[in-house]
Amino acid sequence: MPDIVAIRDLGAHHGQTVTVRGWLAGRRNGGKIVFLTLRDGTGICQGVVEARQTEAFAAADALPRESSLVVTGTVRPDARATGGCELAVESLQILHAAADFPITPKPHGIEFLMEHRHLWLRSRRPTAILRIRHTVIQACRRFFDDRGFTLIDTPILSPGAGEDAQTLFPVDYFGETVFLTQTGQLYLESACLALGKVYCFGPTFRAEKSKTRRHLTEFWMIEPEVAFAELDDVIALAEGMVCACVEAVLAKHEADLALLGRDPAPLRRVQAPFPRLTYSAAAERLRSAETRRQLEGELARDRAQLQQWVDRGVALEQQLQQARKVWEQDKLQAELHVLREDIEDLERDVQNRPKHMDLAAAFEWGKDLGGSDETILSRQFDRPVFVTHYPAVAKAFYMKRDADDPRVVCNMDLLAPEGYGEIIGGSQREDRLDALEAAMREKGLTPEDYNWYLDLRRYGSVPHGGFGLGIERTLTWICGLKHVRETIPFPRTLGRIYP
RNA sequence: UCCGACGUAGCUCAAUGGUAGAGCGGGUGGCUGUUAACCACUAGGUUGCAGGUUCGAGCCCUGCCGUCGGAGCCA
Repeated sequence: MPDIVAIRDLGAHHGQTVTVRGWLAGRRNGGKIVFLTLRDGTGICQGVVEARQTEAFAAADALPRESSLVVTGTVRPDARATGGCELAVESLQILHAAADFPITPKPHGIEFLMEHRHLWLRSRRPTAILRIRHTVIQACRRFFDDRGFTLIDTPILSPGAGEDAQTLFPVDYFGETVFLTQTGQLYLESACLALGKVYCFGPTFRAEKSKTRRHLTEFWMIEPEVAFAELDDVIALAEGMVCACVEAVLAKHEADLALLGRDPAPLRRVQAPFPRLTYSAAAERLRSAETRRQLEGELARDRAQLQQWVDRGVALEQQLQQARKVWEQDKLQAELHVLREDIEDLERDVQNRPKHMDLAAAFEWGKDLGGSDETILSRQFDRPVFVTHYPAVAKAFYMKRDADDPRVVCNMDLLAPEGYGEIIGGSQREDRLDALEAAMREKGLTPEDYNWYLDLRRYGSVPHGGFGLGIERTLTWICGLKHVRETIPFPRTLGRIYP
């Protein structure tokens, strides 16, 4: 019995007879030769079955795509095969002959793909993204593990809090209404006073009725919490973690990023220290004439780009009419499809821009930064940027008031570059009992409802803080995607819970 | 919640208010170096649903359903 070899490792077995187990990703028939595209989860390779291998040839000849199979053959180098080597098949065992596989090599619409997400996962693009997802999660966890953090699993069911019940999913808990968690933070704070440095990683749920490319109703968040830490410590931690993630992806996923069409150059610039500015400085910046000039310049450039794309579209349509070969038409049609989408996006963007410019120019101190404001700011830097010290009125009750300026809190948001926006939100926590109770009352909350949380300020309170990083938004940025839904195996969005 | 676009064969899309079509996928046959293979033949439709206008509706109007996107809000 020949060795079972992963496709990824085939290159190390030249001249040997090996067995590959996997699925049929594609097939091309000649009269007396069949080319099989095999995938096994580690890679893709080409199998060649010649007619003189009578039994194998008969099995391969009309095998439907996505059938599962075991093939044995000789590995040989061949420049014509993707990956540089191929398997000369000697025997082929069909484990299961598939029925018509719904996802074909031709382009599909997003609705169809989402409806078949359980099968779409087998395609190259989803597997590339999911592999990168694994690396990002692993890099985060390794980062914390290497620094003496303890993983704490916080509860998913949380008692009915007064805050923002509208954006939470209610669950019937033996007759009582409870909610799916929105953050592990309050529980994590307790654990941090027990173990010093802790983190949690789990799903969180938001019932916001948002149908945009940045929203999921179920997403994953990694949240560290550190005792004896102040805002600067929290910022340094976030900076280190983001750098570690990006570094790990660059080191392991050159091919995956290329498959996704992600330019790695902007990722290589992700080096500490990240620029920092205070909320007040950000507000100044948004209102400044310099920003206005810059935005007008960008707008003019984008309008020119838009015109260029429209022209390109016209040229493509002409080429399409002249194209004879099916594959030429396919290629042109695919390019045209992408181009039309890009044009639509940019058109909308260009249309919204004057409004966003006015919003920025009229930005009032005290408001939270809007999505468009974040985009404007993040585009002014070539790496992630921290915005700190937001007005207390715009932020959560648990954030610590700044000693020098009681109007603001010791918090930070990290904005990803290239217009991707917020991926991290964090703060130093209010560690004084009276200040915390006062902040709750200001927000219309009842301190008695948070009695156990307030205990943390009654028994050995210390300065502490932490943050939460949204895994899917971070991945959207790192992978250079347009939509967050591709970064999670089975996305839950407004209006979709299948499959 | 509001605004917009879309809904035609399994899929991706065509079709001045006038006989519903192509490519892919499926089936059959052919081809020993294919790379989203190619060539020939073939099956496949209550045009999302319900009304309305019209001699005539896939196309126009109204309502509903569904999908996608945007705004607000958010990680």
